[in-house]
Amino acid sequence: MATHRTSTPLYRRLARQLQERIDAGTYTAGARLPSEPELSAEFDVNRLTVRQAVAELERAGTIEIRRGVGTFVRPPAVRVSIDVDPRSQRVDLGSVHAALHSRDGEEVVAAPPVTGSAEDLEAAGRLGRAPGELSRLESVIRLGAEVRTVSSYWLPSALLPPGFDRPGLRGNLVPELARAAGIELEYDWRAFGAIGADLADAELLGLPVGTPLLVREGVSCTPDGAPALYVRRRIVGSSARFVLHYREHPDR
Amino acid sequence: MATHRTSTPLYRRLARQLQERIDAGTYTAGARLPSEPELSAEFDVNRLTVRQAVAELERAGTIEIRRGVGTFVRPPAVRVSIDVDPRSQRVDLGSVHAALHSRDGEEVVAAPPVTGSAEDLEAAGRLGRAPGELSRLESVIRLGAEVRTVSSYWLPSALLPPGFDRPGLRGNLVPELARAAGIELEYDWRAFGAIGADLADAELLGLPVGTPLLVREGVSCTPDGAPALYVRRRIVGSSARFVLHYREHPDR
DNA sequence: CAGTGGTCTAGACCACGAC
DNA sequence: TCGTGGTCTAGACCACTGT
Repeated sequence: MATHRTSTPLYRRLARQLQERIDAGTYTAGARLPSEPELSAEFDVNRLTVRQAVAELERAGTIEIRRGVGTFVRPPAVRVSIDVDPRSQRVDLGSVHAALHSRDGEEVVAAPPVTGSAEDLEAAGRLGRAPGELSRLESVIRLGAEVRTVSSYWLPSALLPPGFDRPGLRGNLVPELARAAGIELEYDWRAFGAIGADLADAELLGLPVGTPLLVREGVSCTPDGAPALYVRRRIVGSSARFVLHYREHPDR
Repeated sequence: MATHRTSTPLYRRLARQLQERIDAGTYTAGARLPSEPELSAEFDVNRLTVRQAVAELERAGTIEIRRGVGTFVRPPAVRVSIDVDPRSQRVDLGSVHAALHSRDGEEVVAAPPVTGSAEDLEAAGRLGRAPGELSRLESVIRLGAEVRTVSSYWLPSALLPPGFDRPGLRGNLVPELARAAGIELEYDWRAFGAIGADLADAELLGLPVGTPLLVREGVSCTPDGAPALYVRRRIVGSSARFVLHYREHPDR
């Protein structure tokens, strides 16, 4: 197997073979794959080549690698479904939180200064403000013990109640912030996208760089239409999805 | 630099240093990074270690590697924004297509048999049918010359008009299918998630395995509420996002 | 053609988890 | 302590791109 007449790289053909075994049930969900030295011997390839194949399957989401233990076939992902009523115009104070929060809720981890970074400029543009008028908060939301969501908030500094920029603060950030600031918030718009975890998010989430994240971002405004908050959440893709129901009596 | 007293691996520290240079503007958007041998010499590490660092930054989306040419700092992603009216209950025949389609539109690439695979079973469950009653279509949507969306459709075989399972068929699949079948389709529900490209999708998209994809899936039904179509689209995360507007007069 | 990134090997040592 | 995956090196050759 060490030679290759085709142009498909060895590690990819190995990955395909392993994927076929998983699809065929040779390795069932939850089962341990042969160790790297074993695969290396079986297919007569270098261990590094095995690792390339295995790394691809992990990025594809079909296996999970546990250091010091082994690599295992991933069972189908169980995602938390968060319902969004597409006709409601009001912020549902807690729909996201109810589904994603652990008992400890959201935790502020930092309040970095708003400089002129690309992120800051984009946020400023969304809010129709100058970067200098804004404050920024970073928070994490845990599911059980693990961080599953990282959020960034930008808002006019005048609307940031004292103490909310203190790292370690816990609670349901948006509703508590609105209450403390004495304002009402409603959705202006929300958008969904997907990106890979960058170095900073990967560290916060304890996951590999490039892990697929669902991005949900948007602007909330006060009832008179003034933009008051830009939020950008990155949610681990394998742990949640957002569902919009369009019929009065959902079938399932 | 070759020794490390900290537990942070060498390649990750290298990745951070490169990221810092990009953030600081030492390497500006579009600029070429030093070649792998050059970085290897500058930091006095093996070329494979350089490659690990560079691969991480590519997965993080901050650089782009072009074989035979060099590695370049990615300019900020330009995503197509697809507007979704959250109050409309009707399928907007073409909103997605208008934004994502090239002149050639969507192209059927396969009509694989519906076996008992995990995907098939999930689709059958969503439609409230047995897998044996269903047909399946696979299609791609190009943006320019490149595939940017892969879609899978499941529908009762009785609703599949003759000829629609012919690979190479081009057009606006869903509306043309509805017309040919003589039915009206409206949204039942839609969901957003994020996953990494698996081996098959990566090949169709011509992108690395694990590339973040935005998943938009859902069931459409006939006006009487009977589920008629389950669709699951995988859209390259860097090329599109879905926007929901909640106010009558969007600010931007 | 020269230079770039892509693949593959052989071998070494380390960090982690379970026993 | 052992077996697992994680990191790092040195060196070789290949495939692609632009000139």
